[in-house]
Amino acid sequence: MLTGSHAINMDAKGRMAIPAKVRDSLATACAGRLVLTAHPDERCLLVYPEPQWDEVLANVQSLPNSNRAVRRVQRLLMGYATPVEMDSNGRIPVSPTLRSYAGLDKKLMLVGLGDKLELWSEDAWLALLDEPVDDELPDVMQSLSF
Amino acid sequence: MLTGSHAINMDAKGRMAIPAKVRDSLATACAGRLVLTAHPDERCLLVYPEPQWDEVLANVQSLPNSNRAVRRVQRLLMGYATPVEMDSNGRIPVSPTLRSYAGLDKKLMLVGLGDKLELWSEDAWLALLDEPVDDELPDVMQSLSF
DNA sequence: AAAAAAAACCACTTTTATCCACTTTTCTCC
DNA sequence: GGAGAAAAGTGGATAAAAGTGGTTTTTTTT
Repeated sequence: MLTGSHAINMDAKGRMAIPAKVRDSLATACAGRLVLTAHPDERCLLVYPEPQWDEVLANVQSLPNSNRAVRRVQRLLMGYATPVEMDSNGRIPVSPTLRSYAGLDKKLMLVGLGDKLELWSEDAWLALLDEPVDDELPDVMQSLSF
Repeated sequence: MLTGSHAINMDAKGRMAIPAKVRDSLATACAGRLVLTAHPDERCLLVYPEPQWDEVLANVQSLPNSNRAVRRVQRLLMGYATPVEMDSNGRIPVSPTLRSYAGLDKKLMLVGLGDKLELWSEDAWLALLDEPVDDELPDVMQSLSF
């Protein structure tokens, strides 16, 4: 289970170190084999263990691409998908294209979301936290207590 | 049953000592295994005994994440969830990201709320006490006497 | 074939975890 | 109510792990 948020720095070569705790979870989930791609709804990246990505990919590919919104999602998810592997120090490279999409520079936030992770620029993440929520809540959530 | 509020100091390394009385309750509730996470509606932290957290997690994970408000709650609850264990002196470490979210520095308030605890910076807690409540009360609460 | 880019490797610095010792508070018994 | 003892809380030291930066080698491209 991938949870927790981690502040990370990206170095000048575009490498970022996966925090040791996350690394441990990933070792069991996918032997360190990851896929990075673009989040279709937000300017952040998605980090999938390879098996989870394979499922997502299968679903996305099977969508009817006569629909414009579908084509957009396919372009982003499939078009940005990049397999990566960790080096001997537990770091992965983030390509310039991906960095550009999510506006990543030095300071990053890596956020565990159960079966996957999201990678944000720190600025974008902090902005998200302060953002007011004006969407109507689904019924299932009205009754949620935590 | 977790009740009562406790003023606590966090040391320079980000460790905080769980008060002995709370520690006793937690020992029976979860053998000292806790999960810290962000409160989605307030800038404070939630402290769950692990079994209670598992229930919340199951509910949150099953929400439909096509909704923006749902994604936000998932990002906060799951994204900040961090399992911690007490050291030999009954202290737990609070990670920099969690401290930052709740604005925790030295002086903290730990508040028992039945099945879980809330952790506030003392300043934020005192501000909350002075805050006027202008929300309309849900029906179930209209009839509550105390 | 040369240059540039990417990957692998190596060494150092910083952080984190664990353990131990001391101080302060609280309870108990006189 | 006070003294002593025990428990709780606090601070610090040390060892291990994690993170960071740089260098070299390999591959790819022009």
